Amino acid sequence: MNATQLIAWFDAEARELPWRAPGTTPWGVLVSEVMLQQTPVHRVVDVWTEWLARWPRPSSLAAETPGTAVRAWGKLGYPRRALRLHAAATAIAVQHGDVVPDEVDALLALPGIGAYTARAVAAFGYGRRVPVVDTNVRRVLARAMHGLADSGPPSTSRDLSDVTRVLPQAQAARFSAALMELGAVVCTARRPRCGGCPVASDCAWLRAGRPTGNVAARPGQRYAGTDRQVRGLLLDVLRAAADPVPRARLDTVWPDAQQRERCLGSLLLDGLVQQTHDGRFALPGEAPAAITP
DNA sequence: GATCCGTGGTA
DNA sequence: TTACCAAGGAT
Repeated sequence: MNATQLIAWFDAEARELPWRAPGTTPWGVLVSEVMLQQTPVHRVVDVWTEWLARWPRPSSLAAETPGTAVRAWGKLGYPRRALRLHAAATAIAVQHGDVVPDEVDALLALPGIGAYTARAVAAFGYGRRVPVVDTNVRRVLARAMHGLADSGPPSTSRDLSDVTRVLPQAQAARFSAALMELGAVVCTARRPRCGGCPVASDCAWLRAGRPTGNVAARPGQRYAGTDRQVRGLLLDVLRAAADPVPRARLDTVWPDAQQRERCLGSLLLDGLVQQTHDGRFALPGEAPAAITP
């Protein structure tokens, strides 16, 4: 893995994403990384821009209700991320003087910040030399280092060890960003564009003739009819509503009453939904005082 | 380690 | 059209 070559390619070819602009704060980086968890870049751009304009510091988000964060999250998906980001903002404001921590361990202690995001914030927000491992990095290294078509199951310790082996002393954070970019736009899962790859001459997989991986074994994530879909439908009603909605309104989104109740119950347990005193439902913190009949 | 947690673009 | 899957985290 030729770090100089890869970084030069990144300098010339990197996409201009708003959170990569000069002057982006560590808070901006943190927000972008949480939004990008399992979510394509093109869907994040507008929401991130809106969030950073509206809440330029952790304390400005912390001043809002959790429900406001969930509403502003829109349809990015996995709305628990919005709740946890709000909680992380609160923790940063209260416990860290409104300054995003620059150490991995402190970042890991924040809600919604795991092994990837903690290192991404330390690296991209603060320029720290820490290994950053996401799905792109794992795939690129599986091919370039190990000659395999795809990465095996994730193993935090082994993956970190692999990345540490190739991480340069200088410009480590930029190297990691370049590695991720390479996986996102060149060394993709479906149809890798090896013709345009800046490190093709170093690639074990290319050298081996691009062998195919194990075709079998993939559970496949279905969506239609799952609790995730039903939870999404329920929450969509609450996001769109200016006021708490009666249960009857929620009953219209899905025919299976038992599944509906289970999903509503899980949303309440997750703190994504709150019930008012008069029995209606709203996003958390947005339910006004009970209106007595 | 396996499972659950949204959403929508793409081949 | 169906199936895959995109900068993960928590349990």
